Amino acid sequence: MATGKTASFGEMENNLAELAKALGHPARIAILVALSRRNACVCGEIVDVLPLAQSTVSQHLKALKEAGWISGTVEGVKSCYCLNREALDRFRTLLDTFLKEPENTCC
Amino acid sequence: MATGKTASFGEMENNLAELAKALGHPARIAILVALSRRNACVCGEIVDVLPLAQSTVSQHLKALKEAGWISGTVEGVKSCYCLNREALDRFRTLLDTFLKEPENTCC
DNA sequence: TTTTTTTATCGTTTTTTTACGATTAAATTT
DNA sequence: AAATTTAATCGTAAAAAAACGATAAAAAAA
Repeated sequence: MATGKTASFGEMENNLAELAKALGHPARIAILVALSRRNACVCGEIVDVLPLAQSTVSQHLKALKEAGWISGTVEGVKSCYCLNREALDRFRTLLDTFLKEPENTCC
Repeated sequence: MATGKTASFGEMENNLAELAKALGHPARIAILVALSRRNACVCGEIVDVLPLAQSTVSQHLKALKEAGWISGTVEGVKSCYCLNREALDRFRTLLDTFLKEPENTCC
């Protein structure tokens, strides 16, 4: 997934970047927002909401899942996804920890 | 930068995705962390810290600048960058606003 | 003025991402 | 059992990102 130079950076940089990268597409944001709104698992309905082909949405779901943003369970023929709250927390914590300002700016 | 389908998504989805995308590379995270640590502008020193060619770092800086994460000022021959605190705030706000949990999960 | 330093930009190659249709596989319906 | 529905995966094409060296442009030092 990363460029082979991943090893050149720290654990934290890679973790944070990976989480952010998964967030870096409007379709994936839309999916997360949809999942966070309805407090139940949305499944193929996501496909109906997005202006993308089923296979493409499936791909985006996979990306989000691999990054840990969502988790999916199979329920019969259907597939149910939901938001991983811990991911959001972890992300926020990482952001706060590493970009915490020493309350000053220069330019 | 976006795929031409950008128009298919909402303002918010695009904004959030753009900010996140710029964060989606370990080198760019490393740059932001460096800028946030020393409470002064770091310039070409960033190049020394990263395991990348000067031109590549320059590219990453440009990406961060375009996304609004940093701003740069020219000072003589040197170029001085610093973190844009508002970007972090804006990002956090967007995240919180749109991924706010209705305190329940299903799977 | 010439040389050096510093950083941005150009041109190019390689890798990754995005997107889609087609196919597959599994569970329901009929 | 056959047909249908749901979602993942495959193959592929097109677009974007990442990386680098070379070059350019501007300021500073010699």
